[in-house]
Formats: sequence, C-alpha cells, structure tokens
Amino acid sequence: MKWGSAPTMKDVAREAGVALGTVSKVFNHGTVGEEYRQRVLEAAARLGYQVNSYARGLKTNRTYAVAVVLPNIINPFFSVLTQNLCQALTKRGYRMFLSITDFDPEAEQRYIHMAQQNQVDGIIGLTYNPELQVADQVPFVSFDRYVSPNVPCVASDNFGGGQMAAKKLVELGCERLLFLRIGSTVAGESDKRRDGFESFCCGAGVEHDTLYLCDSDGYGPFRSFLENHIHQGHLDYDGIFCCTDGLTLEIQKMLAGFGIYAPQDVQLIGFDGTAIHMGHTPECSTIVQPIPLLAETCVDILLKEDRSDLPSLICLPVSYAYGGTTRDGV
Amino acid sequence: MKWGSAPTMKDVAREAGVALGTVSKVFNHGTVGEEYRQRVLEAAARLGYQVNSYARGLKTNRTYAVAVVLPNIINPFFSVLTQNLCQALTKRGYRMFLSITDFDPEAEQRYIHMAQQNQVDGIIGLTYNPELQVADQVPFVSFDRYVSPNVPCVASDNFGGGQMAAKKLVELGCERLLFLRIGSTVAGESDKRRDGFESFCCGAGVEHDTLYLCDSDGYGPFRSFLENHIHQGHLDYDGIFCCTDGLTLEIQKMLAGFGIYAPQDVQLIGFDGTAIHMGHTPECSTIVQPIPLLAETCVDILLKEDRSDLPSLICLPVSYAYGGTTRDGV
DNA sequence: GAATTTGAATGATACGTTTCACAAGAAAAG
DNA sequence: CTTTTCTTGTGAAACGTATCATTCAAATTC
Repeated sequence: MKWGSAPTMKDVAREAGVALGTVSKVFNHGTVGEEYRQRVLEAAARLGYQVNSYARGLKTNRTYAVAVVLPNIINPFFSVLTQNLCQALTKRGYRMFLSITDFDPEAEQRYIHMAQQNQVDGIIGLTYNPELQVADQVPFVSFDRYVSPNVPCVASDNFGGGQMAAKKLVELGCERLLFLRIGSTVAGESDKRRDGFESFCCGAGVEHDTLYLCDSDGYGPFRSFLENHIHQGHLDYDGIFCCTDGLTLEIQKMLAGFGIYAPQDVQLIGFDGTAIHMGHTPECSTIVQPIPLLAETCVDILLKEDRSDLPSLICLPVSYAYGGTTRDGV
Repeated sequence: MKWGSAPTMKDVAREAGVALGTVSKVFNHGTVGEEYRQRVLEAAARLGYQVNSYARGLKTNRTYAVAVVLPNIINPFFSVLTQNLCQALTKRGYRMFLSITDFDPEAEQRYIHMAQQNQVDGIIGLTYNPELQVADQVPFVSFDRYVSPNVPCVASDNFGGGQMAAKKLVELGCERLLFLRIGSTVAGESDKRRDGFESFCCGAGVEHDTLYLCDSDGYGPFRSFLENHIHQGHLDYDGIFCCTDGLTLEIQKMLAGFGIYAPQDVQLIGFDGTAIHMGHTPECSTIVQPIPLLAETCVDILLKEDRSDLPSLICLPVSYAYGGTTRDGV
C-alpha cells in the first residue's frame, strides 16, 4: 500500500493473506467462513480500510444516493420536509444530495440533469418548470406537482383540506368566508385547496369570496382588498382560510393594524402546520400536512423495486389543529 | 451500445469515428482540433451521452461533492445556513450531501465516517461530539465548535456580539442587565456571547446577572427565575440579552404573561437575525450573524488548495438590527 | 469406500473514466 | 532538403470494486 493513498481491497487481501474476492464478499453479502471473515475484518481495521464507493458505484450502478431538488429550505414547510426526507432516506441506507433551485426553472433542469449523470439512484423534486425534461432512466417522484404521466406525484389531500377548513369555519359560526392565496404562477396540487374550499361553500350554500395572487404580486393587493372590505372598523368576512400558515400570520398582522383581531373579530385558518412538526404549538389554527408521512411516501415510491404500475397521484390525509386564531380554544 | 444502458465514451468514440482518448479530452481540458471537437460533441449529443461521474471519481479521486453535517435544519438559523452553504458550493461547482444528526453524537461520528468513505472532497460539520474522530485524509471545517488543532473553526464574532448587545442596551438606557442562555451542554464558540456580555458589563460597571441553561433543563427555570425577580409587577431587569432569537420570542411571551411588555417595560436583544436573511423584518431586536459570509468562508477554507497553514479560528463580524423589542425604533 | 453434493476461496474480467507515452504529421528553423 | 519543434490524435494501462466461472476440500449419501 502506497503511503498517503487510501488502502484498497487488494491491500486488505494481502494483509489478511486471502484472495481479493474474499475481501469483497466480506463487505457484501457473500458467504465467507468465520475464520476468514475475522481475518479480513481485522486486517481491514488495522489498515483503516474503507470501501471506495466510487469504484463500487461504477460496478454496481447503485449509489445509494438520492437527489432532492427543492425551491428553498428557508420556508419552514420545506425545511421540515427536507429533514423528514433526510431521515426517511437514512433509515433505508440512502444518502441525500440536496439542490436548491430558488424557483429558477433553468436551475431545476440543470440539477435534474446533473443528478441523472449516473450519480443518483433517484430524484425527489418539487419543481416549477412546466416543461421539465425527465429521463425515464432515473426514478423520479414529484412533490405536489404533475410532471408527466409516468412520474408519480405525492401530495397532501389539498382538496379535502380546503373543505375541512371551510367546514370548520362554518361550524365555528362563520357566515361569510374568504379564501386568500399567494404562490407560484404554475399550478400545483396545492391549488386544490381553493377547489375544496369552494366545493364546500357551494355545497353548503355559504357566502364566500376568493383572492388568488401570485408571488410577484406581493402582499399589496391583500391590503387593498381588506381595506375595501372594512366598513366602520368592521370586516365583511368573519372567517378566512389562508393557503399557508405564513400568509395567515401576515394577514393577522395586517388586520391587527386595522384594529381587527383574531379570533374575536375574525377567525383564521391556515395550512401546513409546520410548527407542530417543529415541536411547537402552532401559531395559528391550521390544516396540518402529514409531513413525515409525505416524506416516507416519497421515499417508498421512489425506491420501490417494481417500477411498473406506479400510482400517478398519491393524496395523504390532512388534519385540523387549533392554534389560537379560531374560537374553538381547548 | 447496449440498449437500456447509458452510452459510454467508447460509444461516442465509435459514433464519431475518433479515439477514446480524444473524446475524453473533449470533456476535459485537453487540446482538441476544432473539427474533431465538433464531431465528438455532435456524436455525444446524438447519443445523449453523459459523463459517468463514478468512473471519473474513481480515476481522479475528486468527486466535487461536499458533505454537510448539521444537527437539524428546522431551526431557522441552520436552514438559512444550509441554504447559503448550498449556494456557495454550487457556485464553485460542488454538490452538497446533507446529513442530519439530531444532536446524536454517534450519528455525527457515523456520518463523518460515511462521508469519508464516500470520498467527498470535504466536510463541513456542526457537531457536538467532544471526542469526534476526524481523519486528516479529508478536509474538514467545523462550524462554531473546536474539534481538533488541525480543523479550522468558522464562527461569528460571538464575543463581540455579546459586547455589542450589552453596550446597545446600556446606550438605550438600561441599568440592570440579564443574560439568558439555553443550549447544548457542549461548549462552543457561541458561548462567548456571554463572555462578551460580561466583559462589557464589568468594564462599564453595569449591574448584571446571568442564567445559563442546557437544553435538557427546558424553559421551566427561566419562568421561575423571572417570577422570582418580579416584584409588584415590576421586573428587576430593564434589559435582557438572549442567546438566540428563538429564546427572545419565548421570553417575550413569558413576560407578557406576567404583564411585562417589550420594549416599554424591558428591552430585549436576541442573537442570529435569521429573519433578515429570510427576507422578513426581524421579530426582535437582534445581533445579526453574517450567514452568507459564514457560508462562503466555510466553503472557501474547505476548498483551499493549500492545506498547510490553515487558520484555526475565523471570527466574522456581526451587526445590530432593530426589531421592535428595544426603544430605538426607527 | 466410492460417488455425489455442498460450501467456500480464488483470481481473472469488466465497469467507464483519465492519463500518458507514442506516433504522425505539419510547421518552423537551419 | 534535413532537422527540430509543436500540435494533436491514438490506444493501452490503470483506478478499486463486484461478479462469476473455477477449483478444491470437506461433508454427505449410497
């Protein structure tokens, strides 16, 4: 063994006085006699041998690495999701290779390409590029977004969550509901929150309005909208469903600026419930996404051996959690 | 080229009618005639060829991958740091392997081992295992914590930050200061916040107290401490420096429960300032860590060619940001 | 005890690159 | 016209592993 460079199997074999293949078997699933196994393990320990995973990857075409492509991890929902993905992958013996796109469609494509350069056993992506090219070569699971017919999409039951929020608000006495949304221009599963909300309202004959914004619009339009619907210190709506916990908090602050407080004057329900997954009590009443389950499911589907007959959309159940902005205090 | 398996350089060479080595040169820094280069590139495009980075890694011993080992990424400080690390690495053409230890010393050691066996080009770690074994083989940069003599440590100027906080509070009229800390039992650079705080107080002859807790203690002791120092609705301290923005918010809530409000009754300063890096205005006045710079510095030092003569500790400058919990409102 | 099966060690081969010594031709120098 | 220098294409030889067809001995069966 040359000094300075890492010891190889050949070194271990020489040190242990066995054949190369025997050493290989020890570090894989081969059957090796107990005596030989010990000899090899000792020699390996003595030399500080570690498997070279690049040589292994070259031979096996398996890398035990999965690429996770996300717009960012600053948004608590994404950071909690990432952490759960990381744990789910680790549990199965996989490592996580994280790419952050910052919502840049080109970056998304670039990362997907890079990941496919034979470096990864699969990709989990939350992408906004509507014309993303994904080679069938590498297993791909999409989060929240439809990519192409053969790419499974994992998401929360956004429709059900929207219904749940509206139903809850009505049960708590609300009579004029409002749905507020801000997000990407590219539609995803999460936009079904509105559909669920409207479906319930229409079905139950509840008065309701909707304000649907894109990130580029900023919060300004919310402010003017609310302003236009406040008369003599009184808001036209008594229940608001916001597409996100983050938005809920912003709206709460905004309304407080107008002297309108939750839950006395208006009840607010958000979506995500990440605070719960962070071990805190939620800062607002919310529809909780089952993040750990979402992560597990993504990984399960991604690593499924049988790649034929994959589901195209998996919706996972959400739940409601009280968090102070509604009048169902525990 | 066998169907179903990715095309190799050999396939490209055959397709282009050139030698294997020529193809290789095209995808590296070799000098190749313009005509040949075109032929190769076209053939590669036609075949959809992509470099197999495992074979490349095997030959070059360079993987362009860096492992990042963190306790979690749910804490906003860590998630912002991770995002910045990711960007800094990407900018230099490196990929990021992310491992989450959840503060488990064994997991830390396991991940470091794994990272080394996976032949990453370097490791950036924030670890709490006091007896962490790090092979000199792989470059290592530690965040906030001293690991061993030859492992550079990158951190904010925590001492200076502590001084700054105390100074600011005094400038804003505080006369009895309190420092509150909760964190790991393992000491790190961030514990110098207290030292800086005390240094200033002692130097300036300011009355001050300190409460130093570990995670396992929970917030209970804070509550009792504060309770014991409230007499007739009046807190003994008029300025509190909390070791973290998160703690600041907790303390603020706790005090509000006692009818004591910031900044009227007491001024609070936190540490981290992640809200700023997330594009929000901070929720509390705070000492801001220069997270982008921290990330850049970690990466710079990690990837420095000349590994001799590395600094053992790099302290980066912090700054103060107003956030509503002090009386210096803009 | 001979024949057969089983279990385990062996070592050559291939994976897809990079690299390097060489060759071949063109250009420059004498 | 010869010699030298440069440029650029070539193909063989690693890199460290997994695999597989062999081989060899021991265990089992008849």
